[in-house]
Amino acid sequence: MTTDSPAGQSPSRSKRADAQRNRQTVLAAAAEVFVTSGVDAPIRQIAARAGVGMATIYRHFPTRADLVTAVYRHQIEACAEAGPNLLASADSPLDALRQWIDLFVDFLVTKHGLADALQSDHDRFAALHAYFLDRLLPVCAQLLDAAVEVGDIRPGTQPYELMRGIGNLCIGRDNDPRYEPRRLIALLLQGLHRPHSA
Amino acid sequence: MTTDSPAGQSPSRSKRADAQRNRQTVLAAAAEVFVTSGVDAPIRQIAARAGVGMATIYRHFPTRADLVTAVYRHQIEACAEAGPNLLASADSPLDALRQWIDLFVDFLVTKHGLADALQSDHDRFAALHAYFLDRLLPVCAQLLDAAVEVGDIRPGTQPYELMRGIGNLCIGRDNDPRYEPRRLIALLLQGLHRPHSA
DNA sequence: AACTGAAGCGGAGCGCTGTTCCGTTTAGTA
DNA sequence: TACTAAACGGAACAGCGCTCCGCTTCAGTT
Repeated sequence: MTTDSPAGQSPSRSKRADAQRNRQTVLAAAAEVFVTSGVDAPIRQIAARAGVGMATIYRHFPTRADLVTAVYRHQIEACAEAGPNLLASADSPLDALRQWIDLFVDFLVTKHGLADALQSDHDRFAALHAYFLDRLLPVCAQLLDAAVEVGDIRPGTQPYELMRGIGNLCIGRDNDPRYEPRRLIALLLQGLHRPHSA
Repeated sequence: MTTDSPAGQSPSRSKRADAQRNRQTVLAAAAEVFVTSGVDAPIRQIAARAGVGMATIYRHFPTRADLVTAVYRHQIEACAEAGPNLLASADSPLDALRQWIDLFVDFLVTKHGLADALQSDHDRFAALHAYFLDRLLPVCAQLLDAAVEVGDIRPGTQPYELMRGIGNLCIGRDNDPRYEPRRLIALLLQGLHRPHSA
């Protein structure tokens, strides 16, 4: 990929050095705050942590989605890039899909409130939602197609619906032993599955 | 059931007539506002619609969850009571479960933002969450058990997990043609299903 | 019917958010 | 060093939840 194309992120398009420094400072602070207070943490808190004014954050990241996107960009990329690799290394396309979904779920559940924000605060996080889709949807589609191709799963499932469903299942308070998203996702995949002899 | 036991609701425990009248006025106003602005509508808006002060609402419904619970109480009850009936009238326990889930989903998706609130704003809506569980979990468990009993579905699925999963799948902007919760829920049930010959 | 205590009421007020605006500071250039 | 435009900080405004308190109205009593 190029150093940057969608939403503003790389250190490229900026003249002054202090601005770039501040950008990094804010990113680091946001990453820390997100861990403890979730992606809905008050801007003031992030600004304080970074030692900058609020306007500085808004200047670099006009919407909250831009900030969140920038913070998690690398991990989303990694997830996207893992798709093809898994397809090559796994025993079967279905296995690759399973492992990839596992990665995706890992990412979501370790980010306090990310899944919630993605679907519940749809409007405010529209840009983030779009970025997720841009990067991950094609990967999911590729895995899905491959699994259909070899007859592992039934055709007809839309990648968008599947991804959003998985995302939705990851919503909710963490650490509730009575609710384990992976169990339901496994059930979903089970429903997708079609024995070779059918 | 008794006229009231959990959170304050019936017109019983109040001496003054105007208080009871206001309670009903607020309930009606809230119901209307919820339709257009969702269950997260500003209290001020509901108060304005009802022609009362905000404190009146807080006095009758200390938490937002209490208000939402009161507004939807009848429908939740209806859903709960439908369970046993379906079990008696449907072709099979699995069919009963399917139809009941359909009712539940109907209820959720027609209430703008209800599913979102239930899981995302878990803390603020804790009381509502609890009420849902109290009334619907036993019903779901009964249907699930019956279906397992006759061998329609595999054992081991926890009612809580299933209900919450279904609720989660119903989260999100309505009217997105690319995402239809029922399709995924059907997939989930498919995964639960066990052919008679297994 | 008039009286009265308390139940009930309304909305101003506080605290916490997001977001903007503008006077001030600072980096880069000449 | 002087200058200019980019970048900055935080005060300020708006919208929200929730509470507090002085005022109103009901219901029972005489």
